[in-house]
Amino acid sequence: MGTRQEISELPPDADLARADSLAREIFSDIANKWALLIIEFLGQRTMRFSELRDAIGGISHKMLTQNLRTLERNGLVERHVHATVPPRVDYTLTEAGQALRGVVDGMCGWTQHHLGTIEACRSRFDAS
Amino acid sequence: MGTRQEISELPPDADLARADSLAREIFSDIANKWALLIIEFLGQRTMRFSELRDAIGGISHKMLTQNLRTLERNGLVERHVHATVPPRVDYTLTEAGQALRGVVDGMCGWTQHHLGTIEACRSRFDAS
DNA sequence: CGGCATCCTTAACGATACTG
DNA sequence: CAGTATCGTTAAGGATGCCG
Repeated sequence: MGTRQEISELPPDADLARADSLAREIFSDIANKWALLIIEFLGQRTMRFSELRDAIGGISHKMLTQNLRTLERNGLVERHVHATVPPRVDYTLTEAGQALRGVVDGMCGWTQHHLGTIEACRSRFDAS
Repeated sequence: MGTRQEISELPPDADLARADSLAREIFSDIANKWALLIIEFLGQRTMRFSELRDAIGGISHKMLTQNLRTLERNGLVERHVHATVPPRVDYTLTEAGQALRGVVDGMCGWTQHHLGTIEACRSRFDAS
């Protein structure tokens, strides 16, 4: 038989593969424009749906709900519904969301810091 | 006249708006699954096209070239063509790319660290 | 081997309208 | 106000083939 079964305490290949595909799945969920912008803006403070929509700008109603659901499913965002009329829904980052926020801040900072360089690179690239 | 012209040293609204839309554009270029995975794998070492393709896994020929061109245009990746036969093309992260790599590492680390929590959140969410 | 172009399929997205 | 559903459009993405 294969040598791998000898150390039964370690997860078998099947489990490693599953964890890997899960990691990829999660990575795909968060590594997209809208999800990261939501994280970034919600990181500043709790916001209701329409506030967030206006803060981000350029995101459609549908995209916002859709991405918020995905983030909620992954435990990055908490949804609080107030039983008022008109209804009010607040969104907050969870602890995990806040942790990710640090990373997203880094991305935004990187973008700001390299704006000029990138613009120059683009001009050079587009010229040729 | 408007009050804004009085302080001519500061960039006018038009310039701020342009810088903002440029930042958004760049953010969209890098805030996507494939671009970030390329950054992550190229961060480990210089690779040729096919190596990178195999390392990432699940990315099509077309997506890889397309994203590499975008990254090259933004000055994150350098493309080195060797005049050999068969041809060989190496890709390397630039300084700016390496800087971004730190951020992407953070994202990958975050994903690994929260794998369990997220899986639990998903089960709970999907149950309801 | 790597790049580009083409076609085709699918999924993302926006707009609209209706419900609680 | 926020959410869901539907429809139509557009763009992303995969497969193939040909060129350097």
